[in-house]
Amino acid sequence: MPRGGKRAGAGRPKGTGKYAEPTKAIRVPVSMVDKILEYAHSGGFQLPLYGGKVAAGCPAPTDDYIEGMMDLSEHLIHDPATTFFVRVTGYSMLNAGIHPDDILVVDRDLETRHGKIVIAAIDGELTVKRLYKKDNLVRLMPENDDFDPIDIAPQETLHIWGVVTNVIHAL
Amino acid sequence: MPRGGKRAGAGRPKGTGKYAEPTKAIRVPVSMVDKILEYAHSGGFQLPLYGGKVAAGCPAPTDDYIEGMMDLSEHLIHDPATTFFVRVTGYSMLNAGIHPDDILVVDRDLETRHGKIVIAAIDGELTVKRLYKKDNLVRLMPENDDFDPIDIAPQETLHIWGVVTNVIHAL
DNA sequence: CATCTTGATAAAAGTACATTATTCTATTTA
DNA sequence: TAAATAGAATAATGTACTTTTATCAAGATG
Repeated sequence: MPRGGKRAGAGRPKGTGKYAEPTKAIRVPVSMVDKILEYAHSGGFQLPLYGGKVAAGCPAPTDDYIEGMMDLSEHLIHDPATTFFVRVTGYSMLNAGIHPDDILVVDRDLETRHGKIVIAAIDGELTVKRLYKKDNLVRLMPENDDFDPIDIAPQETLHIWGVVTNVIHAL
Repeated sequence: MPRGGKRAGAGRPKGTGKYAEPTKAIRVPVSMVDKILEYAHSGGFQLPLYGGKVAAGCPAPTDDYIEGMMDLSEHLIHDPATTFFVRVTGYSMLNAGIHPDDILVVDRDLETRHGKIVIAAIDGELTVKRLYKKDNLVRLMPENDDFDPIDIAPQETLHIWGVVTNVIHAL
């Protein structure tokens, strides 16, 4: 004689799977399977972001004071197609908080306006400087008194690769 | 009568798919399908990293001078399980290049040694300071002359959340 | 003889299905 | 009557199968 039977709540409950939600089969490149599973399992590299306030004496990070979850790539990269990284060499932008070996996040589709920090190709070198563009004068301004501004003559073409949006500095 | 026929090179050529390589069907959470497809399609958020040298007069980023491809999350996050972010408030670490609203990448499994920059919970606030730990003295040192060191008395317990590994500064 | 058409072949992509895992309850057992 | 057990229900999972897409070459067309 039958046991169990049709009734509300019978069967394996929803959300008891690995991801606690329905899944879908998708096709991805073989070489990325492991990375993607890790990506999916860690919720898209979303990590907690904490603000200033926590309970007095709170010994370790807890969910209670999370400001939100954040994915670095998502936060820093507006458009992957127009973004690239540059490794800093030299000390010419030290006063702007840009140190040697820092990684710069650069977007080549942002408007290269006066006052923006830009990546320019000059004499076979990539250089990071603040762009000065006023009164028909174009200059690349270092932010370190040990360096001199670079004047761009009107007939010269200045090759600007993009505008720096973020500086990543290792401690 | 048959056309085409069995022969070397017949059929759809390998590598003509979206990813130019064999694929595999995997199962992922429905809510992440779009993000994962974007992730897979962009090659895992890998973007080009440029070093210092390029050809003179090179007007825009090209593959020729790429130092390598880099994924920010992969580069900055050693272990997702022990890493979190903190938004900076205040100016006490200005001389270490840490500004208000910067994002700090913090690892709570790194050893909290003398000289490291750490996140500590003091009086209900998260604070970033350089750890001084010598001769049985424990201090949290600001790097800004306008602020005073914080002495931790021997009987007090200092709640250190983790060690700062990177500073992300928006321009 | 050059071009177009059509069928054969094989990779790529999406999806349905069989399998596995988990929970619930009726029945059996002590 | 309480505990143990087996059967049924249903979600989760992985993969096999079907459908789609792309290319090649034999034959048809002009």
